[in-house]
Amino acid sequence: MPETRSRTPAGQRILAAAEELFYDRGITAVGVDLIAEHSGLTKRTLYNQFGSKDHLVTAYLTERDQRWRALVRDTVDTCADPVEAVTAPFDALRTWSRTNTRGCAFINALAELPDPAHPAHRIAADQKHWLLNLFGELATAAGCAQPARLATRLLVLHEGALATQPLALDTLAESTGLARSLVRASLETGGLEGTQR
Amino acid sequence: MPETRSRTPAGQRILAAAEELFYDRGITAVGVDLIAEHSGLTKRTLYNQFGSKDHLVTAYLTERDQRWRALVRDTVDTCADPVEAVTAPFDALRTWSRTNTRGCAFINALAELPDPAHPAHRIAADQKHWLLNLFGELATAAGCAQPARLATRLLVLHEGALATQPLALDTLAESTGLARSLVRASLETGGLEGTQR
DNA sequence: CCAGAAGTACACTGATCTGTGAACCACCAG
DNA sequence: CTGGTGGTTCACAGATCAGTGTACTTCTGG
Repeated sequence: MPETRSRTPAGQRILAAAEELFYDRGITAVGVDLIAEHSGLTKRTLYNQFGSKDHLVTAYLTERDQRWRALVRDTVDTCADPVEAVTAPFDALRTWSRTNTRGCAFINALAELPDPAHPAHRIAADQKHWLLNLFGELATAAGCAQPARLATRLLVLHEGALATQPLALDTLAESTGLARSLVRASLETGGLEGTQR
Repeated sequence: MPETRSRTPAGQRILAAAEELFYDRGITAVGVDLIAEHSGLTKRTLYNQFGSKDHLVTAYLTERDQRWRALVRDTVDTCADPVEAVTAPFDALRTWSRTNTRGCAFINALAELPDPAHPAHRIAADQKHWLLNLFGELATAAGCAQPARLATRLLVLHEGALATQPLALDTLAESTGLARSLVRASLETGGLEGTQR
């Protein structure tokens, strides 16, 4: 399989062009000829490297997922305070949003690729579960009450801010503030209103 | 313009088929021939009624928006208690989700139609602003503190539950619970942790 | 020097896509 | 009876799509 081989320089350039075009214009709307043209390489090289458009789409999502996870990990790691670390993914999202203004690439990909058997569905589900687990681990490490429930709520806030991003409502600041409030509340003794029911 | 004329029975059937196919399989992935075939009408009639695929897409989103708003309005109106009414849109979302499992049709449409000049962008933005304003009005009517801020937070929770729906994480129950907690907290005296900062 | 890998140039297939033209039919109101 | 509206049938144009075949070049490691 071509996608398991280490990427050649030409393959990397094609993948970079594909990432930009797929994210900005949508997967179905972007043809392989356009990707080849934007990358400065030929369509033949694209097919020699990736085998098919579907494989290129999968590589695009995989690469993007790795870049995003690295950013989140880095942002979390720079937090000395374990309480601040719980909401660090929201800070990472702020950084990420400066250069990615078309919402979540994975939600967008699922919108265009309805077939549940497509690898994109597994990649997207894995990513969200990864973030959910990360929230859970961070909440546990910070000593939050009911870390699993808190993690789910933080995930909803995160995805909500991401989903409403293309609408220019500036929901990120509000959801980050609410996330911090939830973490703070979960550290206080007894079941507050955020934890009951 | 054909889209302003009152719809003929054939036009309604075509629009119904388009709604189902566009939502389930994506807009770009569905061709006009497929819509004609599923509706039992001809492609010629489709073009006589709607003029172009773009107009049909716009009609699809408009119709869907109206159906959804009617459901939300009805759900809100059946609430005797003004406090319960604030989170009624979350109950409407639960009903809606039973037959619409592919996330938000408008977010999905924006993913496929990157051109900001496309009417879909206006329709989607209008819908989210409508919900935001509705949350604000309901919060004010219920006597919540800082209704505008609460409305934004409720919108984020709503969209977060909707965005994560295709991932089968059952985030709707959790976000609904959190929404109720926020409303409850905003009714108690003094600035709680959910309102400060 | 040579073999193989990577990339180019370019023509091409077959399928699918949106959209049109034109003749035709059925029905209903005036 | 007649004209118009709504719908059908079917062929077709023109563009674009994913993907292939083949011969050529260029570079590098042994």
